[in-house]
Amino acid sequence: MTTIRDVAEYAQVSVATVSRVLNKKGYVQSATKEKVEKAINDLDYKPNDVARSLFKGKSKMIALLVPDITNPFFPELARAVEDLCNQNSYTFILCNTDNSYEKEATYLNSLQQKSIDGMIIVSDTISPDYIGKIKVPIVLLDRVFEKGDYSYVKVNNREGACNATNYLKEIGCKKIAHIAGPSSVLNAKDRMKGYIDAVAYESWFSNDLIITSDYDMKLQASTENIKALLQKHPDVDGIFAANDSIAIRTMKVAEEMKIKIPDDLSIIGFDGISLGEITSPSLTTMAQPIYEMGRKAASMIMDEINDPSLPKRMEKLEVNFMKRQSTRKKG
Amino acid sequence: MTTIRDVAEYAQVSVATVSRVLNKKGYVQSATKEKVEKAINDLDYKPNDVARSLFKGKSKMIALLVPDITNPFFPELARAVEDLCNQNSYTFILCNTDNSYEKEATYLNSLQQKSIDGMIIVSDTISPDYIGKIKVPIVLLDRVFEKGDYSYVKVNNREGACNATNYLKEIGCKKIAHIAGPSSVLNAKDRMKGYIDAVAYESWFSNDLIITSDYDMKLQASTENIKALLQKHPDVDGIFAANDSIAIRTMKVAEEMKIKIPDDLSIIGFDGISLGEITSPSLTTMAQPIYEMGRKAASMIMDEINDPSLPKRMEKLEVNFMKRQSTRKKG
DNA sequence: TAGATTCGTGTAACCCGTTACATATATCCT
DNA sequence: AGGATATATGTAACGGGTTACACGAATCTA
Repeated sequence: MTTIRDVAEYAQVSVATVSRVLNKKGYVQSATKEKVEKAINDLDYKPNDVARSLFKGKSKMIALLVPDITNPFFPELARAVEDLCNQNSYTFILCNTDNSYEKEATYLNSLQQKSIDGMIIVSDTISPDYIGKIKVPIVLLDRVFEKGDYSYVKVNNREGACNATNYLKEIGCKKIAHIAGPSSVLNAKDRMKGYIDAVAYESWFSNDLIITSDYDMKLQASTENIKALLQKHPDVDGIFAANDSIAIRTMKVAEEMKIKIPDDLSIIGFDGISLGEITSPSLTTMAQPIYEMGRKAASMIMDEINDPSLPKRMEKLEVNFMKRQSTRKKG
Repeated sequence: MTTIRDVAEYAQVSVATVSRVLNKKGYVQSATKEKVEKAINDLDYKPNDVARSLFKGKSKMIALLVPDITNPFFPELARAVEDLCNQNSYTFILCNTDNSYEKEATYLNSLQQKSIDGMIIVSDTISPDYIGKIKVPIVLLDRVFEKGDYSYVKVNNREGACNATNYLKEIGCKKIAHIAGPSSVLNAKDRMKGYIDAVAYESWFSNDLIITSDYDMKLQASTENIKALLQKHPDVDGIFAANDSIAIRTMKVAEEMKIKIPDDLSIIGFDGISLGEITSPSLTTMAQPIYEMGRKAASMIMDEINDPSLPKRMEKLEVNFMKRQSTRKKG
């Protein structure tokens, strides 16, 4: 490995001068500059970022912690963050936490030991206290705590859920069920509230129109619950699913039960993952601006890195209704 | 930040002794060890990995370069690599190259400047010459060059494709088309060869039963080609698609054309992405052991990092036939 | 018991950029 | 002309672990 000292020697100048040329900082005579640039070229010198990081205490690295990248919501988010990292010369680190407290704690420690510059965290398990101890800039994404002073990016889950449910009412659904996400997931609660906002005063509403499912598409455990719901309430003609994965699984179950979508049953999801476009029928959904959320979080982190005294920012983005084939107006 | 010198002072020993305790290396009296451990605890000392990396020239970081994490093939791969990184205390870096030569070159440079320990690369654009210049251990994944001495992990694309096509013949398909991947993608060529292996001597075979499409599911450009194929050859009753994304898109097109799957047309894909399970009908496919491929690549990289003198390893894994609903036996 | 080993610990150089500070010359201002 | 300022470059300390080497004490060997 060629070092800055090799370059200095080759160019017959001091290391300080080479450093000045490299960083375009301080005074360097143009003739000297050329000598140094020639040396850099001749020796194919690339500065060692680790040494740089050690001195600066910054690593030009940003980490994204998600529960599981194979969950179809996260690749687009990761892509957004990575794009911004790449554009701003940051290196992008990805961590799968499986919503495990231990894994999160391990990651948080090892990332700090690597002088990570900032972290974007999607987590239901992490506690505000724990986050408070971390000196590195943090932006919470999608799932946030109620209290505490943290930067975050999220969407208006409750209103979005309410609107989604109202849409089913508008197209003439007479009995609307809700398949909620796990109670441990923060945004799932808000979405359930939004559903209740929309149906609480309907004469047909009863609590057993709400069942709970897992957010993960692969787990087939809750398929039975969905089936039971549809059997118990054969007159349900609209379902608001807490996310697209659940909605897609529900479509599968309905199909097996010979329930026609959207003719017999309208289904609306939440998230706007690209999967929803390729199912048959394609999925009507309340889409989160996933890429934009990732972009914004990354951009906020970088702002905070550049100026740690910046006040925390809370960004609430709007969901977008996407009409597709899994819902249809009655009559 | 507490440093090793703070710990040394607090424990009344030298930094060397603290380092020995930390790394469990060299002689330390048990009483001294306890003193040091107490100091580490009292001061909540965490060693600085950057300083460590600088001295060692190793960073305990591994990078995965993929074209695009939002392509559904890659999240599972990334997850596998990340899992192994996590288990072995490596930090996982993810890079989206978009198959752009410039982006790849930029990543390769900046990763080396960060003393990355190893890279796993999925790329069609990268050249063997370029790779040859890199001193860091590299494992190529899924797409590999014909010549040169590189470690890689791939599947038997050609045989798998041939078997997939033969399966269509076995269930009674009388005319089988192939929707190939872009010619720039290395594995797409092999899969096309496999298809040809299976059909070259069939009386019905003609070159215009092969069309080319994009691997990416989102691009709708090639939808027209698929439609044209099905219109031109209404007697095609079997399609082998070069990957699952194409197969799923083909199912969509067929559905729009009122062609029933699998009754009128059997479709088989390649890859085994989890998406294929949730479509209606679900997709019969030649599944690659995606997680296993990622695992193996990660494990090979770590072996090479631990012993750079190790010979290159070429791993060819087997694809697995997954019978689902998009194919059906005739008659 | 002398000499060789093993054990235990410390000093200081090293990894490689960055930059504060020192020094020196050139340019500017009154 | 003489002090202030801008320009140009070098020296050496620094960031925080790691480890080669040195030294002393304890244990072993013959």
